[in-house]
Amino acid sequence: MATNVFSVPDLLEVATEPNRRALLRLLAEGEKTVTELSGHFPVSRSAISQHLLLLSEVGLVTARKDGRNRYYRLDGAGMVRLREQFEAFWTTELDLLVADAGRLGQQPSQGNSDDIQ
Amino acid sequence: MATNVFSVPDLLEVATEPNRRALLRLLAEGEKTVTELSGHFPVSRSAISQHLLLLSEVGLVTARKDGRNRYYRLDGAGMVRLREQFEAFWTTELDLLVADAGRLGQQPSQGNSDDIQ
DNA sequence: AAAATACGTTAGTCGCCACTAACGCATTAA
DNA sequence: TTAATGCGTTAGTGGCGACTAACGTATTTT
Repeated sequence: MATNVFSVPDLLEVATEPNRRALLRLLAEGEKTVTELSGHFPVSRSAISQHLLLLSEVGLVTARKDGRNRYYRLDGAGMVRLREQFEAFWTTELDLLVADAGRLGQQPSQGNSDDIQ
Repeated sequence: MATNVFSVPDLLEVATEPNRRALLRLLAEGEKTVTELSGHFPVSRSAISQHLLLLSEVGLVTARKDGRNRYYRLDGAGMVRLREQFEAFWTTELDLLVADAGRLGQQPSQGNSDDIQ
């Protein structure tokens, strides 16, 4: 990977993995325990726990301990940073490109047609 | 990965890898050859070629052959689908959550503070 | 109290993904 | 034409990431 030791964690990469993406959406409803969350997935509690650990390492979620449960919830600040990273990727050029494609249902730039594959 | 054989390719996952993300942004400027593109990266031409192949498999780019060059460019329709996948993830709840965090610089829901780790 | 149950994390495995190395092919140079 | 150069892709490898299995700990039950 390109996530080197001392580089800023790539929130987009972390957040994009399908299970983690689903976790974030579930946590948008409010804080939940590992077991509650893992009920929504085909994989084990352990797998979910590790996804949550990773999400917490990059600051997208935080945890609160209560009895023998661990309640996870979104970290607003981290989610803002995630949004910013996405906006930084989706620049004006890409917006224009998508807008064009939406209007024309076609390639944006020069309409060459001798494509291969 | 979770990209199984007969499932719809996960555009977000494919597009999020840092090198591929950069490739898409470079291609937003217009079509380019593999060698041109790989000049912007520390990795080999081969690596870039494979990233481009993957991007074309999921429909985010297309290729045009000219002489011994291969010109890659963005596929507008695919980029629209990418945008849609992102919007589908970033639902209203997350938007509200981020808005709250932006205003308060804090957690959106109940302000519990006995966090751990 | 001990035993049983439930919660979450750590230990260890396997497969895949990104990468370099080796290659085929096209074009140019001699 | 043959050799040399440049383009892009395939072959093969290493490491990391997602997963299950085993574990430690906390709580309940008897």
